[in-house]
Amino acid sequence: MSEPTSNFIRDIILADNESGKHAGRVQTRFPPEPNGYLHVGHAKSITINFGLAAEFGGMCNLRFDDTNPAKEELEYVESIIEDVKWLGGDFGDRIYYASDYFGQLYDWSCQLIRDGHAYVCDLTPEQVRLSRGTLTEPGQNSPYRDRSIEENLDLFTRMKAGEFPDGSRTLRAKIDMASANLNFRDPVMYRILHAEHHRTGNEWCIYPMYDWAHGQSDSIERITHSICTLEFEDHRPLYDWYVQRLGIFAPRQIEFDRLNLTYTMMSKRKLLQLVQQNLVESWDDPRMPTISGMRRRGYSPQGLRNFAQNLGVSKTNGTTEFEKLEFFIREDLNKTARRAMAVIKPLKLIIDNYPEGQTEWLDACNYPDNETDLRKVPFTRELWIECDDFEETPPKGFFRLYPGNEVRLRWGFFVKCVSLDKDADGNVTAIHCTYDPASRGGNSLDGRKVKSTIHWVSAAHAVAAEIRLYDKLFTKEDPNDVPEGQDFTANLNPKSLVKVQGWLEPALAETQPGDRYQFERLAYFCADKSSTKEKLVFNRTVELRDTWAKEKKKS
RNA sequence: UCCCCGGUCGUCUAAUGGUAGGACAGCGGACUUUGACUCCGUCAAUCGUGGUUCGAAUCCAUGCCGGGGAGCCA
Repeated sequence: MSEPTSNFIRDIILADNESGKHAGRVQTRFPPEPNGYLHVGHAKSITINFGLAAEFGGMCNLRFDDTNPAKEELEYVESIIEDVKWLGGDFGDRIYYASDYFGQLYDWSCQLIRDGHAYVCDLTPEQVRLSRGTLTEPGQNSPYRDRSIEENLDLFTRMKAGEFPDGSRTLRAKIDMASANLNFRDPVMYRILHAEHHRTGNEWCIYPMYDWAHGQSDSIERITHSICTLEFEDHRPLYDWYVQRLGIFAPRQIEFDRLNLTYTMMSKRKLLQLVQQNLVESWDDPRMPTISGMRRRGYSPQGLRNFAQNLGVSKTNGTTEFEKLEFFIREDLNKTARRAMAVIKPLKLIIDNYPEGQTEWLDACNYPDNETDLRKVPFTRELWIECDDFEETPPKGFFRLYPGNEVRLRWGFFVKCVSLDKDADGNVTAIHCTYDPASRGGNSLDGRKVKSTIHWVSAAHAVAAEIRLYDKLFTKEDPNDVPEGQDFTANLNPKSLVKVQGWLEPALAETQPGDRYQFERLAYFCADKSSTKEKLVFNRTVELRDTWAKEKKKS
């Protein structure tokens, strides 16, 4: 497992503990908006927030940033809770919602109005945009900026009471329309939205904006370190401004770089588009970069955590190679997944000198380097082997099966290829071998060696299964790199899912959804949630490293 | 054009004024009843220019490059 590497956020906490700022208390939070499923980028945030809390003996809350009823749904809340739990985030019973604080937020708004720091503005959205100025020019004060406190209080009360239509008025903070930081140009605190909220129902028709809700929520929960992504850097001064005007507990916002992965798209809006346009099956389609998709595909929580841990934390905008994710998934699965044999591109192998009708049950190890945990595999005269393990005319360096060559059948016998059956077009339809009965279990009596061991399944005992071979969802490192006028869907990989029928050793018939295996010499697989005893379905999680395939590619 | 942030091996990341290190990827080898795993070796970086200093990836200045910012989204 990888050591957590030093990073600037840990340094800040260390320094705070040193100075006694919070008496050594560390409280973080993971604050998703329930407007989509969590993705691997969130896994990084979860690892940082829960990890730091755990490391310093603190706690991390799960808090839903549910301030926009138009986009948020209960389904997302439920999936997020499940995903955070699955990843190992320990939030105990600390599930909070920004909507829990709507009442407090409202009271604090009145306080800011009374202190002359906020006002009700009657400008339309369009007028607000026009008067905000530009990146280089200052904005203009709203004509409603200098209303009396009494009028503001009255109007705001009536906004809350539902007297005004959507978009007709806002509550804005009175700061500085000329600020170079656009967030200071009298930001909107409340907008009128006659929409049903998934938790508060129709209790509210005014909803707080992110900037007004987030820092205050942090403060209420006495968050010491409020860790978010880089795009909120410009918001920090506003975050601090609200907390200071209110005179409440002041958390510190710290920004880090969000995760970018090659061949992956992390925008929730675009992931939603994939789902809605049926370009993938669902949010948990195994090709999706969502936590639920990765879970369904067979990624393990530990593997994901190790990956996130190894990522490090910084403020550099970069893109991590997808191969790194795959490395940590393989690394964990190698330690935890049971081994089994399966053939996904079958080729018939007939052992001419093996008695017809005979079956031997051979011992096979379930895990490498463990000779006590065994299962039985049936061996018969006719087997399925992998197509790629045979070549009629072997390329240089090929030491699997070819005419005249002897290989080992894993856990079985040595077999030597003696002849081939071909169809009218000259395609090989079956391979004939002879076997050495003395090599039972996989070792010759006379000490002769073979260069290759291949996997196999007894044809008479083989269990059929649907095998879903997944590849990258996008063909380009940057899925958003498209010609003018096209969108990222142009880069969708048409071969991201290939379904084939495979043959499994009979022990696999009992597989339950979610079970992970390494089908030896092929890849890691995970039984899909739809898999049943009647119809087994396996998802390819991640392929094994294949130096032979790489070698072949070179020539 | 204005504000904020950032630039270290191909990629990600350490070094907090004192030997530029690790991981992934690549390459080579050893081992192997998985061409897997493991192990060993190897390639490879401080954006440019000035300055401060005995000494600079680190501090200062400046230039260049990249990211973010003008939602009643988060």
